[in-house]
This record gives sequence, C-alpha cells and structure tokens, in this order.
Amino acid sequence: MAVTLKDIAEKVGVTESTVSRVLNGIPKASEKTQKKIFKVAAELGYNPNQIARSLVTKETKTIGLIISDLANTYFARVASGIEKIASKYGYSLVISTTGGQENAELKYINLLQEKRVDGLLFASGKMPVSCRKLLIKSEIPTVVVAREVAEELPSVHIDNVKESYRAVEYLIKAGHTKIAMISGSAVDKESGAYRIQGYKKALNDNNLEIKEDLIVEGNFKLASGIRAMNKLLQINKNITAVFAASDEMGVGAIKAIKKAGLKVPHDISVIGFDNNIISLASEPELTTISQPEEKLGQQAMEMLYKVIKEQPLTAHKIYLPCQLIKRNSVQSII
Amino acid sequence: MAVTLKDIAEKVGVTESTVSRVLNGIPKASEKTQKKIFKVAAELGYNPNQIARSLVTKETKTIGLIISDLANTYFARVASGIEKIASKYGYSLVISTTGGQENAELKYINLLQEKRVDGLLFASGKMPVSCRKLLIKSEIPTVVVAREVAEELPSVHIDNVKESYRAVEYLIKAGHTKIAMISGSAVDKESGAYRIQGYKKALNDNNLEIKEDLIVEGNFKLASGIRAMNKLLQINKNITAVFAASDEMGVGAIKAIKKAGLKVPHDISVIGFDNNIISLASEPELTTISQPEEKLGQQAMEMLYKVIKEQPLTAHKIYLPCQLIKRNSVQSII
DNA sequence: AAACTTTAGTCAAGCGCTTGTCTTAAATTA
DNA sequence: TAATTTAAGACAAGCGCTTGACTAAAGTTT
Repeated sequence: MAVTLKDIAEKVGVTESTVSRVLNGIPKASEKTQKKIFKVAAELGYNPNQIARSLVTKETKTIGLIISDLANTYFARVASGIEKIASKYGYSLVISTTGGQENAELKYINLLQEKRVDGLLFASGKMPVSCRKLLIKSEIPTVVVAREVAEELPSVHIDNVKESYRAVEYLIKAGHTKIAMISGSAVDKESGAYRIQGYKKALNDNNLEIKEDLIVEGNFKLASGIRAMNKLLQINKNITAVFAASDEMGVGAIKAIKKAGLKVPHDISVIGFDNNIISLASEPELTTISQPEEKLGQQAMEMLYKVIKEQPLTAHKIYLPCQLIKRNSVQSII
Repeated sequence: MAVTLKDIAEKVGVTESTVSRVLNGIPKASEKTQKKIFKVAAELGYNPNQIARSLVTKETKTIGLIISDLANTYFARVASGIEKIASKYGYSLVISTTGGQENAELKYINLLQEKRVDGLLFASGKMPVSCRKLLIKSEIPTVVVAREVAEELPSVHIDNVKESYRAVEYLIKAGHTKIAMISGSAVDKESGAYRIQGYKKALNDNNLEIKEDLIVEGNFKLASGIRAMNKLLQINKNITAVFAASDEMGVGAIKAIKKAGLKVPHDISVIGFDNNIISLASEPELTTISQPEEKLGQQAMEMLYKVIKEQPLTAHKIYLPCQLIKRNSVQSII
C-alpha cells in the first residue's frame, strides 16, 4: 500500500515524529538527517495522507460550495471566481449543486459538515430559514454569495434594485416614457423581485405611471423572452422601450420585435441585464448591465477566508457595483 | 466541541463500537438500545466525522475533477454532468481548475492524491506525458473526458474528426465547393487540430482541393471569428461557405460578413460547432454541430464509477455522437 | 440436562498523522 | 572545570472512527 511516515522513519532510522517535523519544515534535526529523510521520502514516493493529518489538525483545507446550477453561465462564473481565490489560499473546493431545492441544500450542508470543510459558500436559491438555522448551528464559517437574503450571515452581492434602477433610468433619460419590463420569476426576495422593484422605483421617481400589465414574467431564458415580448406586442400600448431582467430575455425580445416587423432600436429600444456573451451576438448588440460574476465569487471567498481566520461572525454585507454597457439596442428619442 | 461516538456511548451506557454499528445499520443491538442510541444521537446533534471514518475505511466518497476552466460554458456543462452522476452515487466533487497549465495539472493531481480521492476525472488541456505517468503511478482510478489523448487511460469524448467531417460534408452536399475554415488553435492532438483534419478529409473525399490559405486560425472566441472572417474576405477566392470550429467564431464570422455588406446565407453560408446558446441569438440563427457536454460528463462519471468498483484498468475509449442542428445560416446552392 | 446457537454486546487494535513532553549528548558559558 | 543551555531526537498520547475477535447470558435442540 501507500508509503507512510513510518516506512520512511524505519528506513532512515529515526522516529515518525522526526520525519513528520522535518517534512513539515520544523527544524528539529541535523542537516544530515534532514537530507536523508527527504531523499528517502522521494525514493519511496511518499505522498502525505491529508486525511490523517486533518484528523489531528482539525483542518481540511477544503471549502464547500453549495450552488444552484453549474451549467448556468452565471453561477459557473461565480464558481470560477471562488475557485481562483480558494486555490490562492491553498483551499480545495468541493461543489454541490442543488437546483435551488431546499431539501438538497439541507442535505449538502449536512454532508459538507460531515466532511469537515473549513468553510462554506452558499450560492443557491433564496436561502430558506431551515438552511440558515442549520448553518448557524453547525458553526461552519459561511458566506452567502449572489443572493439577496442573508440576514445573520455575511454576504456579497450586487444591488439588484439599484442596478435595475440604473438601467431603467438610462431609458428614461433617453426620452422613453412607455417602458415595459420582462421580468424573471418574481419570487419574494430573489433577484427577479428586486429587479422589478428597481424598475418601479425608477418610473416612480420620474413621475411615470406604473402599469402592471406592462410587466410580463419570463424565466430568464431566451425563449421566455420571445414569448413575453409577443405578449407585450399584443397588449401594445405604444411602448417604446423594454427592460429585460436578463440578456437572454433581452435577445429574445429583440428577436420577437424584429419578427413582428419592427426595428430595434428604431421602433423599440431594449436593455438587458448580465452582459452575457449572447448580448454581443444579437443584432443589434444589446445594451446591458454588466454583472461582476467572477469578482462576486472572488470577494466572497476572500471574505470567507477572513471569517475562517478571524471568526468575526458579523453579518457583514458587501455590494459590488455593476456597469452599464452601452451598445446599439437603445435609441434616444429626444 | 463536536459530539462524538464516545459522547453518545457514555450517555447511553454502551461502548463506542455498539453505537457505531447501530448508527451504521449493523444489527447488533436490541430494539431498545437502538432506539436509545438514535434518540441520544439526535438530541446531541451528532454529525459523524467523515474524516475519521475515511482514515479507517480508506474511502473518502470524493472524486477529484481537474478541469481547464469553469467559466467556459463547455467545461461548466461537462462539470455539471459529472456532478449529477457523482452525487447519484454518493460522491462529492472537488474541482481544481488549471487553465490547461501543465504544472498546475501536476500540482493538483498530487493534491488530490493527498486528499485520497477515490477517483479522478481529467478534463483539462491536452494531457502531457508527465501527467499520465503521475496518474498511472498514483494508482488512482482515472478517466479522461473531453480530450482526445488518453492512451493508457479510459476516456470518453466526441470524435472531432468525424463530426467536423459531417459539418463540412453538409456544406458540400448543399453544393458548396469553395469552403473556408476558421479553426481553433491547432495544437497537436487537441480538438482544434482534429477539426481541421475532419475538414480536410471531407474536402478530400469529395475531390475538392485543399487550400491552406482558406484555413485561418482563431482562438474559439467571438472576436477571433470576426478577425478571421475579415481576413478571409480579403483573400476572397469566391468562397461560398465557411466552417467555424466553434459557434462563437461562427457568429463572429456572420457579423463580419454582414458588416462587409454581404448576406448570410445568401452570399456566404456559415456552419458552427458546439450548439452554444449564442447560436440562437445570432441573425440568422447558426446551423451547427451540437455537442453532448452534459452527457460527456455523465458518461465519464459512470465509467469512473465502474473503474472504482471493479478496477479494470483497461484503456477503454468511448465516443459520444454529436448532432447536426439545421438552422438558417446555410443555404443550398444547387 | 448437556451441548450448541444466537443475541447483545465488550474489548482492543489500528488507520496515519501531529505535538507536547522528556532525554541525552554536545556546545556554550561563567 | 562545573554548570547551563541548546540541539537532535525519542516517546507516547490522541484525533474519531471501524472492525475482528472475544464473552456472557439467553434460547434452542436433541
């Protein structure tokens, strides 16, 4: 089987503890023995058993990531950002995907606790109370990323209200007054809901009337954008602009508008959200709000590292700014 | 600190071994004690220490994934497929990203070995000899996914030559004879190179001349597709179709063609590769070869599971078929 | 009733490391 | 030169669990 400290110790003629210390760079041996130990270790192809080490040190150098869906570009990028920083600090990442299902989330929190991860990152759906309780009880350092609700937990995210506000305000400043919205699923306290909130606030602050039938719900996907836009086109209240809560839906909207024989942005302007690569593929290219997914992940991991090292269980929140990317799908009408 | 078997044992009045057996469902206790043990375990909020268990069972229920880049849709989907099946079999996934760097790959193979993962999935760049050696020496069950080179190791991938051949053949059957190619980076034995091979073979088998200057290299990204197409347009040998080795480049090509005042597919037909969501966003929608990324991941994990359970170190290879997705970017000219 | 099985446990070793304490010989100091 | 410090290492316990071997009492068989 695998070679152990004992094997090295015997071959060199010292005890395990000496070998352990030397291999860990604790200076407790003569140059000679050190050399010998390193040499024998290399000869034997020694590969330390991190499991055994973890058992005594109570550190696994592993952090758990509970995430909704890896196949989703957005989450994949967040994960990517997390992984980079984790790796920088010498941590491995174990990833569990939940599809946003509460029971899966619960299950994985438990599992990761059994694995004794040093910390936990939560980037799944809206965090249910049950999860929060379990997390807090487990005492695992945790930070929540990319989700709005995290009362007792430190978290990093974007300000969906503010960023949506910015998108809609941009439309308003371009002279639009009949602005529709294609929202994502508007579940309470999730990004979809906050984006609607931002839309309404922008209208309100600019003395524009909020018409509920101009808000039609999609599911963030392209096809749903097409459907939603078609519905909007039927209602037709002379809208001149639409704010889509995702780029996929934005592109869908553009396609629907064009199919209806109208022109973007000449007849209707469209603005999206995410700055997905898809926004560059559409014709015209989609003006959008760019989210800092990678940075979100990086910041979250940096934060988690601090929590692990210093244990300040403060429910600290940080917001990362987005950027308005102007392209060709919005036209000024003043 | 955390509650252990010992704590439960003491409170119930039995030994640790009894508690362990009961909690693991090994029937070695009376109904009464069993009930009591479960009750006390729940009361105390017992959460088994998988580290300690792993130390003795030599199983971590963890598999390692070495992958090139999570932010890349393609790999993210492969990873997603892997995760699903891993989870089905009760394994966790620890992910390391390498950016295709050989030293990073080596480093992570070592790291994952230290963590005593039960198996390893390799989905990084072209696998260097050094990695293969290390992997084989480590004796960790390994399967390679989404990469063409894996001589001594079991692997699952698509047949890039064949699928590219199919794309080009489709163009030829539509009457095209002047077909250009926008290739990905053509590093030896990587997908980019194989796709070129498929392109050439298709031309060859159909008695069409291969002109090296009609193959221009991109890097799989959208912007490189635009650049490449512009170059092609300059050369201008009356090409009527182009095969792009990725959808991003395909969409880039379409944009370039349109910008040059020509029409797709009226003047030039374009076919892509991947079936990325981007292919649906472009105008016209891009005809392409659809890769089964998720399935690739799933199959690889299924395969790994078998290897772990049965240890047949056979260098088994499996190829998953792709699909030609016909949309509107290719026109028949006969 | 003696011999054998079962049941319900106990006991102890061991997985591969780390780490605090102790020991001995050499090096330094007064 | 005797006393003290330091260097180089040995010793042993322990992390939390699993598991094979053993035991004592109860139940079953003939």
